[in-house]
Amino acid sequence: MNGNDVNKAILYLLQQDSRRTTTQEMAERIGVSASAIRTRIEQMEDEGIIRGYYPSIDYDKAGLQLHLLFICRAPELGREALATEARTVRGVVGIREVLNGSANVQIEAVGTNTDDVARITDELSDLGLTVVNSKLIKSASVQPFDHFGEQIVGELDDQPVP
Amino acid sequence: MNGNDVNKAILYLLQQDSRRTTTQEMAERIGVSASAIRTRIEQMEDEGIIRGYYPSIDYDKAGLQLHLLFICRAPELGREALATEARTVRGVVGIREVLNGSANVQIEAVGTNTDDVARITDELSDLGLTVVNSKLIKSASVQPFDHFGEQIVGELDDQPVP
DNA sequence: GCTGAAAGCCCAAGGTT
DNA sequence: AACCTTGGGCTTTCAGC
Repeated sequence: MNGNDVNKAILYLLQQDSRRTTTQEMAERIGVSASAIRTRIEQMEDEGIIRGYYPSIDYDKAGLQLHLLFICRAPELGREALATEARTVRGVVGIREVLNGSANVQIEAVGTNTDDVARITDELSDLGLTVVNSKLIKSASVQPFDHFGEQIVGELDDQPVP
Repeated sequence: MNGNDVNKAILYLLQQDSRRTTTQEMAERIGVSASAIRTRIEQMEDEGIIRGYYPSIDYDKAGLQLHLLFICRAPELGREALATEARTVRGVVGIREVLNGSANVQIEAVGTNTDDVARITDELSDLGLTVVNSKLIKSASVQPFDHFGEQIVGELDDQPVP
């Protein structure tokens, strides 16, 4: 098993529960020491592979019943900057830059009432984004990419303890 | 400050770094004891407000250079079930059910080569989803909804220590 | 990769509104 | 009754070697 496999296995385990999975737990399941795990995690954080750790929040249950998708068009020039600025709009929870098609930016946002919707639309327009369409999201889930190191961890779990 | 405010402040702090922010740290910044924080986090987990904790991964840097958005149509009846089943397709990292419009499901997926793309398209079709369109995603970021309890934590930080 | 000091977590009992 | 705090025992992390 090479280092890359260890990294994949770490990512796999972190995706199960990034808050409570301890380095020690990972060490036991992957078959290296806990400090090795720590070092590798730091490396991946430094390289930008791991960008941070977030709770997955059910916005509806948290009192933000309005979940919206704004389909937008941004000028080719400066699109990237726009996407970055859109992050600062209160309520925005996701941004995707799409390559082909004229609707090249998708903004996902949450709010409590129609005033929020109006405000977000206005602020996006002010930034220079043309809101082509907006849709209500019924449910959304971020699915961890569990297949990263599944087989690696799996194999190890199947091995008898020496 | 009521309990709901404490919860919002907790969510705010968890969104900064859900892996390393300790209950004690939160306790100090919010102004209650660490065990109170723990209890409230457990409550929110039980109620489903907090669904889990995930690392944000830069798929490109992690070696998954293909990031795709599949715009799909699902029959009204059984759409929810389809969305759930789509989670099991290898490479799928996000699912959104959209309310209005005929393209009522968006699937976000990652892969390494065109074979992956073909496979994912096939598997989605097999499930009963009609892939209306697919787009390349240039960049995507999940933006924590930082405005949850920002002002609450902020106010407290400004207060002089008694 | 290991080890000791420091910090965090959990639990149970007790206090306050 | 619900909620919070305190204190003790155990586990985890971190930094230097």
